[in-house]
Amino acid sequence: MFSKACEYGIRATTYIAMQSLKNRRVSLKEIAEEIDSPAAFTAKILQILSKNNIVDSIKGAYGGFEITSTQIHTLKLSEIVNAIDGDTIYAGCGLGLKECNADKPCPVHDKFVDIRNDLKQMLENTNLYEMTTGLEVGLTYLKR
Amino acid sequence: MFSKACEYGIRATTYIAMQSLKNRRVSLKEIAEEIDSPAAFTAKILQILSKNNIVDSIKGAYGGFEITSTQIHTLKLSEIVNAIDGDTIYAGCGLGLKECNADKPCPVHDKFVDIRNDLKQMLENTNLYEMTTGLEVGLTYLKR
DNA sequence: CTTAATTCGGACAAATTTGTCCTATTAATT
DNA sequence: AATTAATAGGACAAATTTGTCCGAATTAAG
Repeated sequence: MFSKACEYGIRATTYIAMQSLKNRRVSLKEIAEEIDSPAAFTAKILQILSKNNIVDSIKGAYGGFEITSTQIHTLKLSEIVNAIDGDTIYAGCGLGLKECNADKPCPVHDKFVDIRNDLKQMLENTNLYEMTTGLEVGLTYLKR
Repeated sequence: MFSKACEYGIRATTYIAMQSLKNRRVSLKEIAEEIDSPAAFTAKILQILSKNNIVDSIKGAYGGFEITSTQIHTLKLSEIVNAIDGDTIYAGCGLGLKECNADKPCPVHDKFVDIRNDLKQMLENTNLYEMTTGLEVGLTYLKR
């Protein structure tokens, strides 16, 4: 569904958000350990997220990554996905046609529209804060 | 959502089905032209589909691909997808965790379960015949 | 029997995604 | 100012997916 990069990106962002809520800035090393992802690859993804103003990065000693409280409450899952994978998951044709729309649809166009709209709604209705709530109390997990 | 191989596979199967309904056996060359896909790559995918008894292949001169009328009416889209991409689209965790279930869920597990169930239902409730009906009359398309 | 048309299957090639490594840059501490 | 801990970014490497090529096998027709 999502690329590996996107999966790591969502998990990393969620972990950073959880720690930011406790006013803890976290390092790449810690993030990679806590979400069980390859560190150098995760660094690349965090660069993308940083450039898209999804996470804040602070260079130098005692630097790391953090997310403002405002962002945690307003950022939607869709924005993270979009920054990394783009909008193919919403926009693209299920059968890979370049031009597929209500006017010239592929044989499963209508059925895919429904599914993708549901997915889109879900991603747009899910915010970061919501994703952190279960983590702290051990109801949800970011690795294994 | 699906791999390129799967997209070509679905389009190829749908085209073969439409022609089989008119008792026309079709060659790889024709299929690739009509669904606008790379021929040699499509051949590999048709081999997979043939081994999974989704299409029938006939070797030699005047050979080609066809699908029995019974199969056209009973084959579900899910079976085509499963033969090529496996069940990751149903089974896998949205965030890439190996163990993600109701007991130890990722932060978006419940929301993904709903989406994936809808997708699964859709793929299982769509049969090949249904996918061919619009094609013949120019209501739906398999290329561009 | 020969020829032509076709799928099958293996090896290879290109493109993309995933992942690593190293140096440069930045900033806090001493 | 020097040291140290961290991110940034470029180059490279590995793995996977996508795509190509060619000879072998098969089968119908002449």
